[in-house]
Amino acid sequence: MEAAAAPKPRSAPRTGAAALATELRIALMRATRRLRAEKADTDLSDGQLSVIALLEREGPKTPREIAAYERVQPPSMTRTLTALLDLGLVTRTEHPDDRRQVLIAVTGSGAATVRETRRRRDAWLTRRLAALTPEERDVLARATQILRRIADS
Amino acid sequence: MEAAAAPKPRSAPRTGAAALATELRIALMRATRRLRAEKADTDLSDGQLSVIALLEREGPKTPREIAAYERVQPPSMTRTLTALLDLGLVTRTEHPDDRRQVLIAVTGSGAATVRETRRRRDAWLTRRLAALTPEERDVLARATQILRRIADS
DNA sequence: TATTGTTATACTCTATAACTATA
DNA sequence: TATAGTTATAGAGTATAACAATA
Repeated sequence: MEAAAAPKPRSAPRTGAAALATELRIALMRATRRLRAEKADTDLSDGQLSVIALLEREGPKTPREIAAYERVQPPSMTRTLTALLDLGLVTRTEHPDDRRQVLIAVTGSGAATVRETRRRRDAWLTRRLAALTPEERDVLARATQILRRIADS
Repeated sequence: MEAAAAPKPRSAPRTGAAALATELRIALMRATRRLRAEKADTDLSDGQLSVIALLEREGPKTPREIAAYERVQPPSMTRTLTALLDLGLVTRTEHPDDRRQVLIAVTGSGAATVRETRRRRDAWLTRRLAALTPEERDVLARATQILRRIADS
């Protein structure tokens, strides 16, 4: 970090929750972004990876369900699923009850990619954590529990 | 579900840094996902807001410095800066020593936008943080600094 | 008529390569 | 030659609107 002098020394800075929210949000976004860069040796995008991870975790779903979970519109999911189908990472079968719908399921190859990516991300983060002091790791461990509660609220 | 078991020497499977890595990774991803869902209504993109927030925080910088900080390529930053210039949120002046370079600085309007957008955009997280104890907020504040270092490594 | 999924089309963000102007 | 910034161009991801098939 270079020594860049702030133009306006904040005399009475925002304190408490509001100030922390900004800093924490940026840190979370940035750390997650860096973590996402660690993935299996594939050309899969975040969205594609997220989809097969969801299917590997929860089983087959319809495109609309997947789109809702991923918070994108159905046409966007169509595009993502087409790419995954071409890569052989998911399959597309008729819905047994409703012929308008289709069921998307992860393949063995897709599931393997998911597991490999998890392994790499854990490995990357483990290396970083190992370089910290025990006190710092303790801070992160406690922060983990707090973040979990916040995310579930 | 367990983390992907690596065939590597993981003699101490779920202790110390490795165990924390898995839990922290999940917590980070989940919290970030939840945070993105609460994205406030602003005309500025994530990248644009991040740039003026950086300039408001650390003072004028060259496009290349900003690009490096934001981890994008210079042409991408040119586009972002052009948009911010058109919006009157930043200024563009000659570098005093090197005429190849330019200095980008946030305007009063830009700084006001940063503060206002922070307030609205962080509302969700601020409410969650306000519900924590001071000790818990302190943990998150310290975790923020650690996460920043990790993300930059 | 309503719903599921897709296609058509456009916009945003990012990237690489090439160009200019300075050093 | 090397560096800073920009322009030209392309690719990926997302969105809305319109369409086909089915309920």
